[in-house]
Amino acid sequence: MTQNRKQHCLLALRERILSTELEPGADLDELSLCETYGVSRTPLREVLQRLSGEGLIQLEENRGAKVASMDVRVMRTFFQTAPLVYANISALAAENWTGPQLDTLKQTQSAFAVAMRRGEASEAALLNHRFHAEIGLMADNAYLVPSLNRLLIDHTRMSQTFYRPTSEADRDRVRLAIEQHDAMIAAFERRETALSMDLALQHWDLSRDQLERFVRPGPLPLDVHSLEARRHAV
Amino acid sequence: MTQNRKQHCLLALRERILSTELEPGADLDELSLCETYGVSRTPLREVLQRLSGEGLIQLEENRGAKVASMDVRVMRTFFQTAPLVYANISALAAENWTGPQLDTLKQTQSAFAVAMRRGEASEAALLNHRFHAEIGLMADNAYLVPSLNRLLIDHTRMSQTFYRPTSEADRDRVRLAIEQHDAMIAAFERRETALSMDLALQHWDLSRDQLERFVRPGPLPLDVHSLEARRHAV
DNA sequence: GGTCATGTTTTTGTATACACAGTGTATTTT
DNA sequence: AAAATACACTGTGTATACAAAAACATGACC
Repeated sequence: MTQNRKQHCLLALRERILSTELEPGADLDELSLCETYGVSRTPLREVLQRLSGEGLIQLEENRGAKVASMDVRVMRTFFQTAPLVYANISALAAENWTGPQLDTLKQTQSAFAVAMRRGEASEAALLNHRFHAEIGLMADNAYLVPSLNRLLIDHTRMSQTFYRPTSEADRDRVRLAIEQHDAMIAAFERRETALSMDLALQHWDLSRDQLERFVRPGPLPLDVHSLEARRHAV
Repeated sequence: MTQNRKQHCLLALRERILSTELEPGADLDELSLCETYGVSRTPLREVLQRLSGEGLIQLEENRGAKVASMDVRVMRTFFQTAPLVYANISALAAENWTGPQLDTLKQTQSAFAVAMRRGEASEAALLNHRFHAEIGLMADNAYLVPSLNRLLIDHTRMSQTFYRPTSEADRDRVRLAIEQHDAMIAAFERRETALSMDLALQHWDLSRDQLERFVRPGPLPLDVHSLEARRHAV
């Protein structure tokens, strides 16, 4: 039980960071976190060390911890790197998955679909994260998986809005994402390496369009008509 | 100074693991490490957490730490993954290096060449490690660099014998490795992305031949002649 | 009014004591 | 003699007290 508190603290902080409830760059105070999770500073600090190792937070000497930032400079490298890693991980997953892993993946996928139908946005985002992290486990490549996990951290944080679709077009995109997940599972099941790779890239394309809208949001809704109206008003 | 002891402990353990002075799979005892480095258990455990995050050691609940193992199953993925990551990191380094980084790289390279000439094998191995880690920094890609670092850990541990050449052919290979480093520096300097990628792959080819000899050592020196001799003796 | 110095408060880093889990061994019981 | 249980020992996990560093506020001086 005493061990569970530390574990719970780790999992909870991970979720809070991934859901951007704890925003990028936010300062983390050791004492208040200790109170929140009912652990003393020693185990809490070990949790922070671990989160730092995963790239979720940044530790600075004598200056405490803060949630890993997401500056624009790094985002460039995100878009540059993601397709390479996603495609290769997907291919490796098709080659190396084991039975239990595929079952787990299917479960995660249906939980994800359910959360999406119910409009539970942050739950859906976390389950999508888990879906792709599980593909990482299936890939079974100790060298490449750390990169995947780094990418997923920022991917999940950026795509928070994706799972809160407002327009019908947005809803279509979410439906497509779910279909793509199903297609990937089917490709894995048949060990179709090349197809798995291709599907990963398609999935990425969909995601990228959405993410770029997040990074570089569209213009304010001031269209030609309203501009005309303003000119006449002046 | 008190802070330095922890830092020193971290660096020392890293080196001891990379040089395989601490062999893969070796158990690490907290108390004896505390004595060795003159730190108490709290900071030592933070060091261990960090090393675990870097993939140098593995922590198990209630069962302490052991040096990350290097089983044959994982080695397969090593050879599968290394060229992909090395080539891309090299290309990114050529694109993104900054002045100070290139200077540091040149310094490391000359230190490496000196160590090699003097026959300081483990020093050379560590400097080679640093050389490639610095290329990682130049690549400036927070997502891909963790993969590079994981690869470098096992690469350095496997190539310990490489820097202790016994035959003239081995010495030639080492000389070639040093020349390849110089060529890479030159390519970076001119921002020749494609060439940098190509040189990284050439460097990998050289390394791979050497490493495969480590993983799958040649047959024992029992050739046809000695076999014949044995037959006649019986 | 702004800047620098100094004392106070807050926060982080370290040591140590204690609690708990896992392992091995010895003694008892069958 | 073999098996089982209790006990001691070793080593890990946690809490807390103390030391050190950074941040902050107050006041003096230019």
